[in-house]
Amino acid sequence: MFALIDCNNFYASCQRVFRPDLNGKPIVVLSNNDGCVIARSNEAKELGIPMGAIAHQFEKIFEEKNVHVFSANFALYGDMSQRVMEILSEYSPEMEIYSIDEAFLKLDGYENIDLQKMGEEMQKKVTKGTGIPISVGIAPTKALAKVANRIAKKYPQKTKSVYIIDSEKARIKALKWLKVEDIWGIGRQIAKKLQSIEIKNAYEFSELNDNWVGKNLSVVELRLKHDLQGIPTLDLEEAQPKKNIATTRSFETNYTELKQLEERISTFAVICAEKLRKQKSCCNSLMVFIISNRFRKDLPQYSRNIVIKLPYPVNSSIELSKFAILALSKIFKPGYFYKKAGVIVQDFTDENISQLTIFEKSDERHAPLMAAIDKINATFGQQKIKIATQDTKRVWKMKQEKLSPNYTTKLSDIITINL
DNA sequence: TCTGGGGTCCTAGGACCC
DNA sequence: TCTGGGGTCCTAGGACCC
Repeated sequence: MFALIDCNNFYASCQRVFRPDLNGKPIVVLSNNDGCVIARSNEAKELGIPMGAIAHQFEKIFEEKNVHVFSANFALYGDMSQRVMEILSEYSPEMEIYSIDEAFLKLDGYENIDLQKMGEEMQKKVTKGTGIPISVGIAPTKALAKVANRIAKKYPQKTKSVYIIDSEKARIKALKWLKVEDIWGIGRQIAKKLQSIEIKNAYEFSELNDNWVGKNLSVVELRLKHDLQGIPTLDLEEAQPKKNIATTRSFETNYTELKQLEERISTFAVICAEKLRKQKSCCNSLMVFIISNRFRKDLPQYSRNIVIKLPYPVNSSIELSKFAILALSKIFKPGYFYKKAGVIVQDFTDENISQLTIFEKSDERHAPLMAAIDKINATFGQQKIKIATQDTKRVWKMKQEKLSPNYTTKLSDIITINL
């Protein structure tokens, strides 16, 4: 059996842990730049605030209904996630952390265990240890565990937030309940295709002919179909080093000058280089893109990206920044209002593999320098040491007007308890 | 004025090989 | 009039996820 554990309204719940006065009250969490809603508490959902709601359009509702608004605080969410995962890992040696707020557990040899009880215990332990509420779905395959989890989340009272699919009858009932567009792995496009041939729920999808699915959809959907039939097809996946690393941001205002973009691109490249060093990779190729403000229909639009092959594997911030700025210079055009840019590194090699490049090599002095910078930044805070193409005066990165304290990762932000 | 960010996998088609 | 067959590798774009 597989269990899928999913934190309820994770970002909103993280905020609430340290603000118990907000229990039962509507909370929303905004994206970077306080742009749109990316998480909602149940109370906020009930007010009809949709996912992705544009913040400024909902300002009035936030005020009228006393919605508590938070800027995204990913340092807090990342740390809370680790705490949740650590508790969950006690329940099985085989765990896949699927996302910041979800994990699959493989339950082999649990035949004589009362899974309902175990799920409820899991929940108590996570709530006691972190304050985060979770839902648990248990079933013979990953895709079915996803379905079970959805039922647990939808009917918390009836299921005590734990739902188990352990019989053919339960499987069919669950699949008939699940709309085709809500199946894990079926997105908008494929849902449309399926609806056009009168497939309305997950059960009807699971009963489709294998050939038809393989031919008209793809092997991805075919695997999913088998998994939903109860034939274990998707297994736990081991954590792999990343194959791409991206750092992209919208700007708080429109940029028009090359200099401004150079500073941003340089900073993005530095962050990519840090992430590369963290997983001990070098990149051999890099992409830079710039996009004008596509929401301003009244302004001329321009967007372009460029991929450049690097002459040797790179994970030095200085070198990556240099190449990224070079790439930018090839695509920048004056006269446009730029709103977003990014750096994506790809085509990785292990940093320890010595290269066969004879003519060009990374500057050997950079590795110890980068190690020193990483150490200093780890001790004294992110971006304490910058390179000169970054804006050394810039301390803020974006609009974050409602940022909560970093309760768990910053000594000065730890809460005080008055006894 | 104001609209997020970071990933993975698969497929089709082109270039190239014998 | 008539123009093979079978591969591999790479990439861009599309689909999906959170």
